Amino acid sequence: MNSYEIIKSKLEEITGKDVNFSLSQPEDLLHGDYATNAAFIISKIEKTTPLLSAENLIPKLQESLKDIVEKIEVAGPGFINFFLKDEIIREENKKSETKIMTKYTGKNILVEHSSPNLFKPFHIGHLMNNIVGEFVTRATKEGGANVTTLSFPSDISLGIAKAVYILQKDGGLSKQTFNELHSGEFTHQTEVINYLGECYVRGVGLSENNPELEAEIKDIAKTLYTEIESGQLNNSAGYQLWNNVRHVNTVYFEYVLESIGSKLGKTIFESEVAKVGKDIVLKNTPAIFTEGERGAIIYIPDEDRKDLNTSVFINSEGHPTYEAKDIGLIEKKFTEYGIVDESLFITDNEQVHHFKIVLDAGSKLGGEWPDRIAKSKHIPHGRMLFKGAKMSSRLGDVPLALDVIGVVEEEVRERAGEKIAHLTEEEKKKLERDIALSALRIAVLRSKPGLNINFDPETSLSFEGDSGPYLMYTHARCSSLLEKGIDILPIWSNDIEVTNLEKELLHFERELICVCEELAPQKLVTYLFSIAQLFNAYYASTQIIVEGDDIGNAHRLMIVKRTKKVLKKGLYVLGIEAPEKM
RNA sequence: GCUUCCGUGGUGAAAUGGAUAUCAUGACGGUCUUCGGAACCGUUGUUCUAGGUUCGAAUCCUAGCGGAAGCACCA
Repeated sequence: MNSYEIIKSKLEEITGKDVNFSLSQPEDLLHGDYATNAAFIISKIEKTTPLLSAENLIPKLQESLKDIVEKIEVAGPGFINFFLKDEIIREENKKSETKIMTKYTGKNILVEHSSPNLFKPFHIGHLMNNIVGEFVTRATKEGGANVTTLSFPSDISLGIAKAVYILQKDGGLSKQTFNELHSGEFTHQTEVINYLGECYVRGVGLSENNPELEAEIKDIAKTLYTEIESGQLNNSAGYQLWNNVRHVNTVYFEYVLESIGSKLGKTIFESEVAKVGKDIVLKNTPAIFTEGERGAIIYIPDEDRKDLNTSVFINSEGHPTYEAKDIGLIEKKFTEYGIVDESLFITDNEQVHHFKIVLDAGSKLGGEWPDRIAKSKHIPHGRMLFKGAKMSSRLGDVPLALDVIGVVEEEVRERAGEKIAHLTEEEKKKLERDIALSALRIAVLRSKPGLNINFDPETSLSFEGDSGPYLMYTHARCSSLLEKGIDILPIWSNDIEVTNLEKELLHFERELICVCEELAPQKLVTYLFSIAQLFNAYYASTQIIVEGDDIGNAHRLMIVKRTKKVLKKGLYVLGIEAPEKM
């Protein structure tokens, strides 16, 4: 048991089970290492004042905690502050190696994120999604879960049929181009990807008041759905084109993921679940779904669910919409991935409404469905909005992920200049990429997921103060010190006064548990900044390695070592590389 | 119109109902013959409005104002 658990259990013992107090780390170190509000709650039950209750508690607490606590004080309106003994703080920093236990420990978790549209380039929204998704993946893994990651690429829809139509009209891409792309020669890659994206946009913009055109597009959609659903591919021209584009973009998608340091385990294509979803909906019509206008199959939520609205699951053409496909996706997730304890899926917050409807409809399907829905959890993230002139002028309306990273890399290059001149070209490139990604990741993960974030490169992307590079730099600084003291064996000494840095380091494991369970990256970011700040302040005021001071050197290097470890682990969970040098 | 989410210094953010609301940036002023200045120290400045609940409210409730998103055959 660590000090937190000991204090907590003693408090429970003394106050009784029905007192639901909190025990937390005070914001100000002057208020001790832990603080509790127990006196407020007791005073309410006993009808006295918080101060009196607190003073009653203190002698009992002092007696039972005398081994670990230096002093216990009443403060402010009735808080009880605990100040740990120096040797206890040190002892806990020393043995803080163990793996953390969380509610995810031993659980099988599915994490779905970074789902691309296979007919559109990977843009800024996908990047944002990947940053959050990668965090959720690493946080649940860190929390002890057995995590399967997967993406759910969109590859079949009316919009895609429109894109295919445009492509056909343009004469498609030459066979040679596809062959080159298949064989991994990416000379035309950007061009081709941009062209395909352009086709999609042109398709969406097609005139709606042209019945002939509409019929033609519906026909393409029908052919695609039919060939895919039946599994009997006639290999129509449309299908071949569709399949080629799909393949090219899949390769591109994997390439982008790799370049941002992410990887996904499995893929479920939208086209794979279309029929599954459709069949489930049809099987439950008219019990749960009903027939709407023009023969569409719709879902009408209960009257008291004012936040939901009627929506179409199968359209009048007989094709499943996104809603039905998501039902199919849930079916697949829970039948093909063994035992699933929780299924997390990460999307843009525009889809909050959509998933509420899908989950509500799903919960009524009977059998295993209510259980599946209870285990399904939608994690929405916000949008990245641009403010600065710099980004919008260079990137246009919907910036591509790689272009955004490119712009940030340029900033890094400008900034880094001669500092990294000694590195080889390859090392430089990797470092520039890592620094750029760290800046972007911190810009996203410092806020609560779900809110839109304003992305102004002039400020959000600063490389000073609260920023990714600042954390990386601090880590590199630790490495460099340990390198300098390579001949010294770091070891704790009890004769040196405990620093504020050590007091803060003490809370890392508890903080990490909280971050993993609540999937709250902003808490980890805030914590890491406080560690980096305390460390840099310590570094500025204290010489770490002093000629002739063996015990002091060993002790101070131990503090450096622990700091480095905390930074490295924290950065890892956020998806950021911690370099030895930068 | 209905529904949902949001409103914190000039800017971007943090804060299980808890103490004097935290951090960065900006601006201004400092630190350096020291192990990495992408650093450190100081000054400046904040909870949309009006009620309510509470020992205690940025947080919960009500009303208003402001912003964003969603609302039947797109994903």
